Amino acid sequence: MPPAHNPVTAFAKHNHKSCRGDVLDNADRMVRDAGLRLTPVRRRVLEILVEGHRAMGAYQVLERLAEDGFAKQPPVAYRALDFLVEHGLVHRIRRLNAFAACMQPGVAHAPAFFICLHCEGVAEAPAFDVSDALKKTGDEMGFRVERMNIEAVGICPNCLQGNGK
Amino acid sequence: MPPAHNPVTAFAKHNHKSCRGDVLDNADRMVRDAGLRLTPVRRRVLEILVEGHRAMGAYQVLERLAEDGFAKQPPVAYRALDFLVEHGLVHRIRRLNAFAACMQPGVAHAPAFFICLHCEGVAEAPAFDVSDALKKTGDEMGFRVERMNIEAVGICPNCLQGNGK
DNA sequence: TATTACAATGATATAATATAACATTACATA
DNA sequence: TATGTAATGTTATATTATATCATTGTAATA
Repeated sequence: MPPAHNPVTAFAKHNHKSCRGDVLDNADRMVRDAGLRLTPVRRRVLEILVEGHRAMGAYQVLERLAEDGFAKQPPVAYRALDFLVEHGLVHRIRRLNAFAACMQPGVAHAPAFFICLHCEGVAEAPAFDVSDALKKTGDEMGFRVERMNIEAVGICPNCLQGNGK
Repeated sequence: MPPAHNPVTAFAKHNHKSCRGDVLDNADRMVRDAGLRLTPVRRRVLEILVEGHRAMGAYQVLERLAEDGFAKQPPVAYRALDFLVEHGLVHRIRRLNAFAACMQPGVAHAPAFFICLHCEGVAEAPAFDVSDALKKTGDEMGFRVERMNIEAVGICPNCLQGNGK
């Protein structure tokens, strides 16, 4: 089940300024500084996710890529997505088998995701309390945490007020 | 990629007493009290997960079911797994597309999962700090949290000491 | 006990997600 | 230019999950 096609805007307040060019600029800088390459496909995938401003499945991304003349084969999307996830520019939302552009690139990592069961919107929220607690729980058992997936499903503020969808 | 077949024991200390009969007894009781039915397939799936004592993919469970004479069609496993997950007897580990019997049934819910990248073991740990923090983060944005997936990947204590796998 | 309604299962088909593998091309640098 | 590595093209396939509809079981009630 791919995520909804309806243009859900993240319901949480977030920095809209950073949604477009800023995210891309940041990506350019960060990738360059790390000695990596933001190739055309990779950049375009990030753009697609930023423009969509929602969680998208790999095959949805692939469709968009095809419109831009890229080959329409799964590895094209998955490779770019994997690269972007690996370097923190995109988050993978396991619960939805979907991907979303990171809206606080280079700043808040280990975010939490809030997924609305009603409107299917997804909000990324900085959640240092949560990730710190999780790291600490790991520490206590001698587990070295490298990555985290912190996701909640429920009902978003809009839908609770009957404004959803 | 289904989880490893090797018999990984959860690396975290946990209550081994509750691993076998206790979990099943608890399931019987809880399901009866809730006016539900722990049918043969459902009970067998829970047993399989408890015996395996590790995260298993739906198709791995299905194989085991087939050995016991149940039909070898995906819905057979998925229905039973969905039921068990819905009622808190089994946890779904999104990161692995896998399922694991709940080892603290009826007690600690909203656990966190620690997944070792080296030995592929999975440990369920009570993590009230983490889930409370996540709920609180939700509250602050007016989001009503209904379920959570809290997962960490990294290196487990055994593998850090070179004892893994 | 017959009726009825609903829950659960059987069974077939297919959808959706993801990766393997290998050939080819681009890029950086010796 | 030669060489090694990274990235992409391409084909095929693996893995995970669901839709659908027929059938059977279960429990409450007329």
